[in-house]
Amino acid sequence: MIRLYDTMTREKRPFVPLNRERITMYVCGPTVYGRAHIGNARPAVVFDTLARLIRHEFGETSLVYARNVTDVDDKIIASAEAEGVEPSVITERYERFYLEDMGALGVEPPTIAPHATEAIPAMIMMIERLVELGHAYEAQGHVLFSVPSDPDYGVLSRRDREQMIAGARVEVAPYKRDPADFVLWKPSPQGMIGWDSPWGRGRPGWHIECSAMIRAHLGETIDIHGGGLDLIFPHHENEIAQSRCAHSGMPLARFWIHNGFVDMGAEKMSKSLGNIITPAELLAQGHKGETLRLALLSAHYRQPLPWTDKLLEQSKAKLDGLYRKAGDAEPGMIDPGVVEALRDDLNTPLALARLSAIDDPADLKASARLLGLLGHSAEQWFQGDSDSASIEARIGERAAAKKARDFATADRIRDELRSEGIVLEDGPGGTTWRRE
RNA sequence: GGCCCGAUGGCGGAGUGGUUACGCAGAGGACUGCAAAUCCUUGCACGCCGGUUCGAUUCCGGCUCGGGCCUCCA
Repeated sequence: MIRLYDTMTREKRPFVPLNRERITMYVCGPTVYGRAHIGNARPAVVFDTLARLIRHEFGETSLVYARNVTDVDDKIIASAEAEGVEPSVITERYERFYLEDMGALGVEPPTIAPHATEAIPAMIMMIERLVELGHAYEAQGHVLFSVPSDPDYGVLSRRDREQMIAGARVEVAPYKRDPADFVLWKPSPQGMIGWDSPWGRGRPGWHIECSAMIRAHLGETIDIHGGGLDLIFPHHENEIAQSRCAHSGMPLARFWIHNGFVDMGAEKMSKSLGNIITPAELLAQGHKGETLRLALLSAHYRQPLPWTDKLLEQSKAKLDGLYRKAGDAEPGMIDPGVVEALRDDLNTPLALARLSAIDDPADLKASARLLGLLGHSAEQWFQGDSDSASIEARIGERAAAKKARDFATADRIRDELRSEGIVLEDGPGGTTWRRE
């Protein structure tokens, strides 16, 4: 029995899917206008791990996991204009980078990756329905969702309209009937990306994309909706309003799961604060993707995760130890303690602790794979793409020197290799080596 | 101002009404020509003030500090 913390009810509840042969999970994916940073990688890794757990519990084919790609957006348009290219050039480039970066972190591709630009008819259909039902209205080429038309608006973020208005720090567009109303469709001038619609040529607002894609690919009510904490308001609140109003009050999601932030110093890592670090940079510095994954799983997913060099060192050291123990064993049995930890609201730190207690190399490997770890051979992990022939030749020279008890020469060779990042280990069966 | 979250040893980080995980780093020992790796041993913590309780790090209240959201955001 998996238990998950639901942001809607603010409590941990048993996860019982609507249909255990077709469990549906939707996670807000990237807006592809820039390289993903570590903070963006956290939900990808967290929900990848949740997907692995669900498949372990309910069967390989039980889960339909959708992670969208937002490929129409004002920031994309701005980037495209800045580079003098079509938006698709930007979106294709950064989607490719995203998949590469997440792949390096051991994130498996989701079951489906719906693109906003491919779901425009579904969005138009949903907006039309909302207009018909009086939940949306057209104004100066825009279509806006009428927040006062939804008495339940605010349930997820627990704020009422008074509060929202009191705290509103946005300038209210003159065509809005209510300050809280948000855009479903906005006009696109000639020359800008756009689609024909009943309200003229335009493009969708951000929130409607997810509602329409969920409806089109997964249905009216899904089991799990995930994303970062900062999406609770307004994004997920707006999704809920749109979908519920368009679907006769059917709830959009049965579990709302939100991951905490990756922090730099005391603040969250974010592009607008300019304190980001990307997997691509870390990989280029020689860190391994698996180290980054372990680092991201080292705190519970709802807790903030401080990102430091020390965290990376510790993660690397821990992985070295796990690879040493697992060796080249074929995966055996998954340890029940690891599964039990994950079933408890995806308690990855506890699962990692249980992993350390597994003595059998085969079981360690199988259990680690549930977390997306230890997917390489020990040789790949420790030696990578090194020039092994030359290294082994020098180890041979050192062995000869050792045999002649010429320790000065032997140590010189060892020090030389050491300065190249190669560490030697003399064991009963001879000398082995690894990249530091 | 409103809503929400957090505070655990040198670092990371679970968890629990009563002997407080685990990892990394450190110290000592074994092993080694010396190392590395490994094994053994080991030191180190629950923000502050009240309350409930036989007993609170754990429950309740207040406080302090930190963070997040309040229509760019994972």
